[in-house]
Amino acid sequence: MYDVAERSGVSIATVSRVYRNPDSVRAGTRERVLEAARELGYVPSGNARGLASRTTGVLGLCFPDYADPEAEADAETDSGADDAAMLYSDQIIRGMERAARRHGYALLIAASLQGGPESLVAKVAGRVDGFAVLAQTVPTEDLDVISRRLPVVMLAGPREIDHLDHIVVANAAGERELARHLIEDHGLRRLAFVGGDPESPDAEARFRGFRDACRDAGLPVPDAPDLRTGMMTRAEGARAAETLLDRGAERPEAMVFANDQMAVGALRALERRGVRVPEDIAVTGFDGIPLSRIVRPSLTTVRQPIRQLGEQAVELLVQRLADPSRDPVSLELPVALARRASCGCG
Amino acid sequence: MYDVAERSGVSIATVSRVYRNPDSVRAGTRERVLEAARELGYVPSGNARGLASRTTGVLGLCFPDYADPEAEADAETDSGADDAAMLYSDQIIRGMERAARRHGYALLIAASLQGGPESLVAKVAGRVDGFAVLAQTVPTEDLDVISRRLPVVMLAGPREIDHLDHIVVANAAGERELARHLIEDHGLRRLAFVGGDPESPDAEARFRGFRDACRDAGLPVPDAPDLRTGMMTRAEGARAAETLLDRGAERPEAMVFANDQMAVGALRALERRGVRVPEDIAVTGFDGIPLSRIVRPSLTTVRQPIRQLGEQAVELLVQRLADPSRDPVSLELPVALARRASCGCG
DNA sequence: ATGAAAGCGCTAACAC
DNA sequence: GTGTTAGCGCTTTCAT
Repeated sequence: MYDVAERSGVSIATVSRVYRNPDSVRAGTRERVLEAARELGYVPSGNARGLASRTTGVLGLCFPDYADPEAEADAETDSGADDAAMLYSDQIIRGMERAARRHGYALLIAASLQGGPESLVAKVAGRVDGFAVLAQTVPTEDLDVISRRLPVVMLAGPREIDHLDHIVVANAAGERELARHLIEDHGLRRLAFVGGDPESPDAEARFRGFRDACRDAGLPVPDAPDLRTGMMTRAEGARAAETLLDRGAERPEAMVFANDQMAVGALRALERRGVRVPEDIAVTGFDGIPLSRIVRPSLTTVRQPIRQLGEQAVELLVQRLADPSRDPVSLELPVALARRASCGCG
Repeated sequence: MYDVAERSGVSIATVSRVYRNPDSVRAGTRERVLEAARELGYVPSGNARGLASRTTGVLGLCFPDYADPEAEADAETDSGADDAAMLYSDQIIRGMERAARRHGYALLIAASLQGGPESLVAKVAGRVDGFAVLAQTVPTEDLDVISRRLPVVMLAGPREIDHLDHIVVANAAGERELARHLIEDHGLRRLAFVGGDPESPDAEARFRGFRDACRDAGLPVPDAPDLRTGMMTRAEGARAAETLLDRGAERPEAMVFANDQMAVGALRALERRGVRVPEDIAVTGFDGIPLSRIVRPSLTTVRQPIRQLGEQAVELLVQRLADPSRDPVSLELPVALARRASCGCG
C-alpha cells in the first residue's frame, strides 16, 4: 500500500479511500492509484483491514465431520452411502452462502476435526464477525466463552446455552403428522420405528413425535425405537429392514425410518427380498433429500427446509450484528409432509 | 490479550506462546493463562495473528453463482431442477474442505456476485493463503494481478493464465469413449448430441470428444451439437428430448447429453411419451451425479471425479505454498465410463 | 480532497 | 521459561 501510494504520488490514506469509498477521491487521482495498484499487483490485506476496522466481512460455519470415514469408502465402492451427510451440511452451506452473499459476507467453513487443539473453533471464531454451529460440533464450554465476544447461532439441536440464538426444525411435529397419516389415513396399526444414535437430538425428537402419534391414536406407545442404527446410513437401513422382516409373525405394516437414507436402503432390501412396497408394507423416511423423490417407489417423507436453516442462521447473525442487545431468538422452522408412493399415496 | 496477560501476571509474549506453542510454557503458567482467558472470554484475533505472521491458515474458493435463479424456483416447485449445479460446486467444496482440513486449513468460500465491486475476489484474496477459482468466475485481468501475490489454481476450464496451476477433467476423452461404446458395442449409428452454452468449456470439450468418436467410426462428423440448452437443466433436457422426438423420421437411436441433469430430464420426458429406454432409444449423460445411479433406467454416464478436483486443488495450493518457485502444474483428472441400463448395458 | 499520525492485537526475534 | 520491542498493513480521526 505504501508502494502504491508512493508510485501514484499520494498518501496511504488516499489509497485506502480509493478502495473503501471511491467517491471521496477525485476521479483523476483515483485512476492513478488504481493504475499503480495494477502495476504493482497490489492486493489489499484482509487481515490488516480487519484489524484496523474490527470487522471481517466474513461469517462462519462449524459442522461435524460425520461423513468422513464413509466418504472414503464410497469413492471406491460406488455405493453412494454418504449422500445424506453430504447433502445435509452441503445444503446448510449453500443456504448460508447464498444469504451471506446477499448481505455482502463471505463464508468460512470448517469441520470439527476431532481432538485437535482447541484450534478449530478458535480459528474460525477469530476470523469472522459471527458464526453458526451445528449441534454437537463444539464443546459447550468453548461456545460459552466465544459467544461472549461475537454472535453465535446454534443449529438443529437442544439449546445448550440460553443466551444464544438458535434454530431447530419441527422434528417431533413432523414425525407425528407422518405417523398420524399412516395410522388414520391408511389404517395401519403395527408400525415399527427405526431410530439412530440416542445422542442425536433430531432422531430422538422424531421418535417422540412418533410416540405422540401412537398415543393420539390409542395404539401401544413404545418406550424406545424398535431398532437403532449408528450412522443412519443406507446400508444400515437395509440391514434394519431385513432384521424387521426376519422377526416373523411380528412383521410390521409400516417401517418408519428416522431419515431418508435408511428408508432408501430399506426399499432396496425389500425389493431384493421380494416384498412389495407399499402393497405388503409401507416405508417412510425423514428429511426430503432429492433421492427420496426419485427412488421407486417414491418415498413418503417429511421435508425439512435445510437450506432455509442456513439462510435463517445468516439472518439471525446479521440482525444481531446490527443490534447486539436484542433478546435471544429461538426459531422452529416448519416441515411439510410429502405423501408419495411408498406409503400408498400417489 | 493484554488483559489476559495482566490478569495472569505474565507478559503478552507468554500468552501468545500458550496458544501457538503450549509446550514452551511451564504447565503451571499455562494453566493460569488459560484460566484468565476463560474468565475474560478471550478469543484470539485471527486478523492480528494473520497480520503479524503473514499467514492466515485459510484457503479459498471462488465459484460462479449459476444455481441461484433456479434455486429460488425450485424450493417452491419441488422440481429439484438445480441439483446439478448444487452438486457440482458442493462437491468441490466438500473435496476442498476435506483436504484443507487434513492440512490444517479452513475454507473460505464465495460465489461471484455478478457486477459487484471488484470486491469478491479481492475480499477472498486478501484473507487467504491461496485459493482455487472455478472457470469463468473471475476476470482474467484480476486473476493476473492477484496471482502475482499468492497461489491460485484454476479449475475446469481453459488455462487462461499460463503461470498458474490448473486442473481439468478429461472431458473430451470421456465423451469419446462413451460415444465409441454406443457405436461399436451397441451398433448405434444415429446419435444426437445435446450440448450447452457455447461458452462452457466443459460442454464444448465433451462435444469435441463426441465428434472424435464419430470420426473414428467413420460416421458423419457434426459441426455443432444437434441442440443446445442454456443452463443444462433437467427441464431443458426434457424439452430437448421432445424436440428431438418431434423431428419425425430423423429420430436418433441415441441421445447423448452433455450432462446428467439433462439426461435425467430426458428420461422422464421419454417415459411420458411412451418411448422405451433403452429399447427404443439410448440415453447417456455426463458427470456421474448420484441421481444417475438411481433413476430408472439407471443412466449410462461418464463419472467425473469432482470431489478429487477439490482435493487436488488443495494439494496443489499446499505444494506451491511450500515451494513458491515450483513450475506451474497442469493436471488432467481421468474419468470413468459408467455403463448402465440406459444404453442397453446392465 | 488529501495528508499526518495513532493505533488495531498479535508474532517473532532477541535479550535475560 | 519469560519479558521487551518492533513492526505486520490498514483505517480513522483530525488537520489542512
